[in-house]
Amino acid sequence: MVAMKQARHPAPNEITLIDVMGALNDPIRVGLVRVLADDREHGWGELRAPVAKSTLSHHLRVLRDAGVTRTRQEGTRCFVELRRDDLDARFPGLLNAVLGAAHRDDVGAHVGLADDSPSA
Amino acid sequence: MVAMKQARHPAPNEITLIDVMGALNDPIRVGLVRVLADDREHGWGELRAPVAKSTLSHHLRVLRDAGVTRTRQEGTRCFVELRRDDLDARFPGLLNAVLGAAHRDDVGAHVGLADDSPSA
DNA sequence: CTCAATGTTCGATGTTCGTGAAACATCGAA
DNA sequence: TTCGATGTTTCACGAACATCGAACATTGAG
Repeated sequence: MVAMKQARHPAPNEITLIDVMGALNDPIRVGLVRVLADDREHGWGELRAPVAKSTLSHHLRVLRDAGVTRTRQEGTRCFVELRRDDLDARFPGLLNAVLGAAHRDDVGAHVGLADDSPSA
Repeated sequence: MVAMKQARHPAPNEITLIDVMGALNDPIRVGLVRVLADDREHGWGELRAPVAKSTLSHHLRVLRDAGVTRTRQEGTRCFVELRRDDLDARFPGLLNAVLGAAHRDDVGAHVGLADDSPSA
């Protein structure tokens, strides 16, 4: 369902290092984080990843459960954004270090935004 | 064998972000990294972790294969140390961010050094 | 109401991972 | 050489994970 009762996001202090490391231990999820690094909210539909719909849904769920992203529903559509502030507050420097490293190695390069995306 | 022909460590530029994230995606391995964060070489024997010998050997292998640590053999004993310089050069800030986060949450607290360790 | 769009959840499948016991290899000492 | 200490490797097993297709639920439009 596009609208579960309410996806539960971990509180800032419930975010654990191991969970974050686990969430960022997959090229596709790192790619998603890179896309979200513009600190803007993006709709599912804009996201382009070389996996099935259900798999993408799964990855987005892992990121959300780990506290890396926040999900919002509007009607039948969902939007994601990076929880940069919460992550920075809890693990200073971690997100930037990962983003920098991911950029250098071009991790998750196959993940991106649709051509007609408002951010493209 | 205490002395394999020569453990192959990845070259600095062969270290990948995903491998490092994967290596640091386990409390015991994070604990080991914390112990090694004093930038000194430690013998296997000093290491205390709540796992079997073979499991510890496995974890140290994962860390080595990921390029996080370096292993050296002297006679029948092995020594490990953090590859801090290589990691910092390749992924600036990542190691420090992880160490800081691990310290805050006390990740890998059950890993330590023997009481009679020269560093204890 | 009926349809189409958008995600989620549910198997099912194959892979990777953490773990320990046991067997093995190497080195140093007696 | 025989023994003990120190690690490594192999094997087996259960758990966790990535992936996909199909069925399902919810919402918005016609």
